[in-house]
Amino acid sequence: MKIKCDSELFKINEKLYPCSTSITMDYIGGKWKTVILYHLIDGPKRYNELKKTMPVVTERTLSLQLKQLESDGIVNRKVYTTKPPLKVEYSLTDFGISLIPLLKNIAEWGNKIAEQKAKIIKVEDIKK
Amino acid sequence: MKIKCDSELFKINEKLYPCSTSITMDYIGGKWKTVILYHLIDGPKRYNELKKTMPVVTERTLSLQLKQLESDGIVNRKVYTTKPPLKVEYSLTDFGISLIPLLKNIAEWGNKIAEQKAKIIKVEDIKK
DNA sequence: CGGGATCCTGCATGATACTG
DNA sequence: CAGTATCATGCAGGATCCCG
Repeated sequence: MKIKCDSELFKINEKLYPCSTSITMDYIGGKWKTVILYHLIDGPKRYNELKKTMPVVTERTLSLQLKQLESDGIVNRKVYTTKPPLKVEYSLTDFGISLIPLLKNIAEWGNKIAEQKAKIIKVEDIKK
Repeated sequence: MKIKCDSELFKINEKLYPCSTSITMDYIGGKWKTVILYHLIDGPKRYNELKKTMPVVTERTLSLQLKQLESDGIVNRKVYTTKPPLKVEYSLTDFGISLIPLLKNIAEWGNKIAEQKAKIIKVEDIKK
C-alpha cells in the first residue's frame, strides 16, 4: 500500500488533513476516545458502566465524546426504555470494530511504557 | 499480554493515566506529532525538509512539537554547524523506532478512510 | 439512570515579527 | 537556516447544577 503525505492534502467534509495519520487522529484523538473505545472492545456497555471504569472523566466530557463517536459512525447508541430510569447501551459499529487492531496496538505500546515506568494507583486512593 | 484498564490507574512522572491507551496518546497525540514522526520513518530530516513536507504547520508549532518529542526521548536532535547557516537534523531514537509499527497502523487506517471519502488537494492550491 | 445547560479555565495552536 | 519572542484565540475539557 502506498501512503502519500507530501505535497498533497486530504479533504474530508471541508476539513483539511496533511497526512493520513492525522485523519485517524481526528477520529480517535483527544484525551478520552481511545479509552472509551478500548472499553467497548469487550462488548456493549451502559453509560454508567463506562463511567465506573473511567473514574476520572466528567459526565459532560464522557457524554460529549460518546456523541462525537456516534456521529462519526464509530459507536452505536441503543435506548432500551422510554421512561426513567433509562437504559442506554453503547457498542462498536462495524466501522468501530475495524479500529480494534489499532486500539490494541495503542494499548500494547502504552503498556510497555507502563511496565517500565508507571506506578499503579488504586482508584479508591483518588476519590475525594 | 494482559492489559488492565479498570479500577487501577497508572502514574508516570506525577501524571495520571486511566488506561494504557492514554499513555500512548500522551506521547503521540495532538495535531502534529504523528505527522512529524511519520515523516521521520524514512530517515533523518532537516528542520526545513520537515517544514516543506508539512506546509500547513507554523514554525512555532513545529518547533514546539519537536522539542516535546525530543524531551520524551522519541526523536534525536543533532546540530552539524556552529555558525549560521545552521544545519540541524532530526531522527528517530531507538525508542521512537519502536513506534514505527504503530505509526504505520495509524496511517493505514486513516488511508482507508481517505480512499473512500477524501478529495486530494494540491499544496499549491492553498498557498495564499 | 442518563444525560443536558451553563459557565469557566487552560492549553494547544496560530499569526507575525525578529535573531544568532 | 533554524529557530525564539510575543501576542492572540479557539476549543477541549472541567465544575456545578438541573431534568425527564
